[in-house]
Amino acid sequence: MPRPTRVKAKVERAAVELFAANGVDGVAIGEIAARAEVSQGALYRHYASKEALARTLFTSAYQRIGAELNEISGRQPGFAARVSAMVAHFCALYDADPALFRFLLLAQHNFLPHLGDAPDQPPAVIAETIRAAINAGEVLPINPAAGAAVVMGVVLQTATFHLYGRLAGPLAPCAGSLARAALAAVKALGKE
Amino acid sequence: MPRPTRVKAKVERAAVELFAANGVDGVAIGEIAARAEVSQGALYRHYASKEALARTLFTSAYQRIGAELNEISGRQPGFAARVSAMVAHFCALYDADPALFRFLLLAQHNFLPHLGDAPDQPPAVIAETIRAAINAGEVLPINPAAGAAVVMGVVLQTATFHLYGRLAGPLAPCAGSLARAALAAVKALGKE
Amino acid sequence: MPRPTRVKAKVERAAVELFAANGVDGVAIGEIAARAEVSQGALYRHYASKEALARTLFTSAYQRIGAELNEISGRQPGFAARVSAMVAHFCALYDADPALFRFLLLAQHNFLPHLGDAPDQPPAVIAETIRAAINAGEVLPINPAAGAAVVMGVVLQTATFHLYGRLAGPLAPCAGSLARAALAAVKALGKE
Amino acid sequence: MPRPTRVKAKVERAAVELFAANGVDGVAIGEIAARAEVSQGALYRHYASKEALARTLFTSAYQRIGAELNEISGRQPGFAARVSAMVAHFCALYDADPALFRFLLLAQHNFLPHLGDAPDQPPAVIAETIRAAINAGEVLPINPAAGAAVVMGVVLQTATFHLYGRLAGPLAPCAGSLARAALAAVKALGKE
DNA sequence: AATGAATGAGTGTTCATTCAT
DNA sequence: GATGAATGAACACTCATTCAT
Repeated sequence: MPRPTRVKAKVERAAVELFAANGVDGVAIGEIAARAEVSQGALYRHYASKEALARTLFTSAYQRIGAELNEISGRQPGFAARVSAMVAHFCALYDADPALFRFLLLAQHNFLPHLGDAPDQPPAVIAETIRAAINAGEVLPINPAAGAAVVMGVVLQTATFHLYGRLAGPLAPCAGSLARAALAAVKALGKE
Repeated sequence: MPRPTRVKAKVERAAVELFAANGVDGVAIGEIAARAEVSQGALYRHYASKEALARTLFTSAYQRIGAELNEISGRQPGFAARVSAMVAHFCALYDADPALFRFLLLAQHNFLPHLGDAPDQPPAVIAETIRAAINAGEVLPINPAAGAAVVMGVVLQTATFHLYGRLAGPLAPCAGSLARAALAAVKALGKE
Repeated sequence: MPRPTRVKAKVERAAVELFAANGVDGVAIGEIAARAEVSQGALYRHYASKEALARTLFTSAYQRIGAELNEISGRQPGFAARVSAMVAHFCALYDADPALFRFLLLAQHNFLPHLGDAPDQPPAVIAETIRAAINAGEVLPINPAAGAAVVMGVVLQTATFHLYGRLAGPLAPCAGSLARAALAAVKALGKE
Repeated sequence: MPRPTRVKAKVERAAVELFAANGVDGVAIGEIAARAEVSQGALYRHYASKEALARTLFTSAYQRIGAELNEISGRQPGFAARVSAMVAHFCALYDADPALFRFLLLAQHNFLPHLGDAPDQPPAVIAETIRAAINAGEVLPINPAAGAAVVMGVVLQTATFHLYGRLAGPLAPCAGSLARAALAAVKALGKE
């Protein structure tokens, strides 16, 4: 079935770009169909509703990133290397597809409230990495979720500044400093 | 003008709460009017459109916070104290009005792209604080905007985790650790 | 409030005529609005949905007719007079507003299944009249509902034949024969 | 042609049941195809459109019943026997296939207006029986169509009451009383 | 100045029908 | 002949905005 695949892929690409540019509510289903060169009706063969399309896009990207982080983190020897690799991955993702990144940042407020907790979500993966580091004595005891928040905050807010023009150039070259910043922030959280 | 003020205040409160809960596009003007106990028509005497209402709410809160940060930062002697005070202020704002905070976090993607740069915006205020610290030799030379990003990231992502259930309890007690984390992150940015 | 009344009245007239001519599903909300010289949106101030409009039209006419039959029947001295008066009323209703009659005949299949039993519905009113006649010894003991069915059948099927061209001319002149037929049918039901 | 026949039979059965339950407009072609275990496309090989399917179902059942009534009526010696046999046939049809009966009752309003007059339609068959009885002096002179209306009304409204819960149990046992009622009604029509 | 009914353009969604495979 | 994905027109319904009262 070569067609359906192309349809889904084209729709998803069009939807991510338009959602990123205008927000989920700012995009009409007809615009997505037009950009994907597909009829409106065809879209409903693959997604039950516009909301389901957006949710699927969000959730699958969110969990795919979580899985990638998990795999990347697992490949590294110690906490510093793990954080560095994960931060670098975020930077690479942003550079490769800023539209998807912006979509994830804005759509999180629609979908995170209704998304149950799962171990393959980025925050959980990072928190788990921190938990392991605490157990290994590499990090002082802290709430792993709080640690995950500062790691993600360092990189996501940097991406946000980039999106809205406060920073320029690709993110990958900054991956090293961001990793150091994230690492230092996590370690500082537990002091005193 | 005692009346209009009360009307505006009630409308703004209602709008912030509803926007925070449902997103700007998820709220009908009639719902705001109903919650504010005002007629729909009256609302248009104060705001030209729903979008203007949302933008006004966002922009005024955004710039008010910037001004507060500026004042707070200016009162503190050194860089560490300044960052601590600003982080503590963010925490206090979140605890005092999580709805407003959530509104700002989600509406930034609507309004930041069309908001010019101004020195009274939080990123600019924090960047300016960092610039001063660099000049004073308290921080290694870095891009001040990048430093502002990690400071804001530490606190805003923590607030986001709180909003979506990954962290619990008020933020104020965490202000100290968050400040240390933010400070450490900024200092680490410039290493190497 | 002179306006809303006019709006509702105009909408109801337009809806009955269009529904009678094309069936409920054969009429677009815009056609009703256009014929009523009202905007589509205004229609939704008075009826929650197209289905609610149709149901309201059906139910209110159905129960109004039931109430009229009840009043008319109560005014007559004996069973024969009561049936005659009710049959004559049906004929008068048909002649006065064939569109409403056709609407009721076709829409009954949509709404009767979901309409609870109530004493002010035509079948119940006629059945009650028959029950009283049985108690008074004017009619042999039969199931009152079965009696109501033949009375209504005589007149409604005659109306149906009229609607679809098998009978012509006003129904009122036939009221006498129809009443005799209905009466004879009810009495024959109980024989043997 | 063993296959097409089976396909048509399955489609017709599915369509009658769904149309009876939800009305013609309340059923999607895909639902019929699914229930008949046939593809949507295959359906269009046998019927030009959904409307053509519904019309075919209606018209063929309507005329088949007319033909059956004609045959049944012709076999009986006098008017009373003929009416009794026809009424009994209606009752048997209802008991055998209430879904088809309901479909005919509701779909008549769609299709009778566009169905030309033909001698094999139930009203024409019954009217012809009445005309013969008038000629034989068994019934006073009346409009045969008016007589057919009361005969059909007695039985169809009884079936309608049954469909919507006002009467219970099979109709066949009532065939005798219904026939007496129909006969009495026809005779009474001509009195005075 | 306030009200809230009216407007009407815009939206998501459905579904009868077609047609490439 | 059969399939079911694709089409696209049509629809019910919403809602920001206006304006007569």
